[in-house]
Amino acid sequence: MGIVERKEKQKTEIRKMILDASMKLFVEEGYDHVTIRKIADLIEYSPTTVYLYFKDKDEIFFHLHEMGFARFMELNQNLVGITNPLMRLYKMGENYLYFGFNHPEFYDVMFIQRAPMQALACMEDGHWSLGDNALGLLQEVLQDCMDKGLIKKAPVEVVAVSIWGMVHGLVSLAIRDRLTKLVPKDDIQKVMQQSLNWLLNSIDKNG
Amino acid sequence: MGIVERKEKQKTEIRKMILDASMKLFVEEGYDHVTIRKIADLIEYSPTTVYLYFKDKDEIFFHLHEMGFARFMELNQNLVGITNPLMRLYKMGENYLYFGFNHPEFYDVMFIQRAPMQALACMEDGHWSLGDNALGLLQEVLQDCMDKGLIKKAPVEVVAVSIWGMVHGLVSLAIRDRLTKLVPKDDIQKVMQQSLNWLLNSIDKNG
DNA sequence: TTTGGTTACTTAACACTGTTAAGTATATTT
DNA sequence: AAATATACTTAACAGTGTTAAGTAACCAAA
Repeated sequence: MGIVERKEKQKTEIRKMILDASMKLFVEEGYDHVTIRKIADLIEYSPTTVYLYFKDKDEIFFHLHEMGFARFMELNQNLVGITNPLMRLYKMGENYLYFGFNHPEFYDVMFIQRAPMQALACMEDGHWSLGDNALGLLQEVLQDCMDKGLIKKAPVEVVAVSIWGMVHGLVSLAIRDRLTKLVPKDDIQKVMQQSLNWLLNSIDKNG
Repeated sequence: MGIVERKEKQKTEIRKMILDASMKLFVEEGYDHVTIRKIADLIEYSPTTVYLYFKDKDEIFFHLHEMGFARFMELNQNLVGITNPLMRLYKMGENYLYFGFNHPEFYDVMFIQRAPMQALACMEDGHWSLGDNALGLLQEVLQDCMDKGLIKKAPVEVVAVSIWGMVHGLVSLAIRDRLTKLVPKDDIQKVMQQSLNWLLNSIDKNG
């Protein structure tokens, strides 16, 4: 079945071309400028061809959302070697704030835009594994902190959601321009850092 | 100048009609369904007439955003009489979570959508007084808590942004469907409440 | 009272958007 | 060689925000 294989390969190649083009538009021009027609122009096919490879635009955004998570995971490589769970927790928070503030478009599609979640809802296994795994990592490190008596004991799910809530809140307020009027733009990253410090200090047993 | 006055009055009347129509569409059909043509249909004028009263669509969303703040202020009437600053702080958080979760469309335009802020940026006094005042109230109550030795001392701006960040983070994760896969929908409000409890307990001196 | 100009509004269009029905070649199979 | 399946395109639908140009109605001065 060499012919069938070659055809399959071609199909995934065009799929890749579409995603690459979407990505290019996304990082260079932003979310709003990713349009089916522009994607089609870039890959030199007609707009309708895109629909032969993806159900709709939301499905493309779902893949951009996945690529965002991949980038975030890359950044988190700097966690290896940090064995102290409290240090690790701190670095995780720092990474999150850094990523969100410096890659606002990716952050947007990962945690704010509705499109990727709508695509997910239309899928067979509608499970948000990426977000789920990320939260799982946070819960692990928190459990570790509690086990070693570094932070006050509390239900991990609650603490995890609270901390995630805070860092997400800070990033999303920042990138949707709700802080720029209150905090000079150059200070925002500093303020977010201070917030993280304050929170982790508040729960530190030896704080 | 009776004529001029009457004309002015008519002008503000049509402005009000436009905003009322926008509001109706907004609450009944949601953000995406507020279109210039639908507004025009409702007030029985042509679409272009809308542009004689508002610069663009963003400016209309800015007013919807303002109306959202007005509703939120109404809800906060239940704060009068709560003199204990820690109780007050708790109730403020509870109100915020309640409002966000039960009026997701308003919350969206107040704290997530870019449109109102873009309109604000194009205005003479580009100051976000509504958000500013709201944060001011939070800072006041926090200062009060610190003065009375109810919570650990820390820079109020930092603590205020942190708490706002957390409640905003929880609400926006919830209404943009990032929690629905992790937490059963009926439990989300409970989890948010628990997060708030956890945070305020963590900073409570007598906790 | 007639002319001229302002004001309020509309028509028609531009340049887009996501999406789909129907048509056309090309390639594969019978 | 004829029939079928594959891959792609053309043309269109139904919408979007926005603007240039045109039209009636009203108001003030000649």
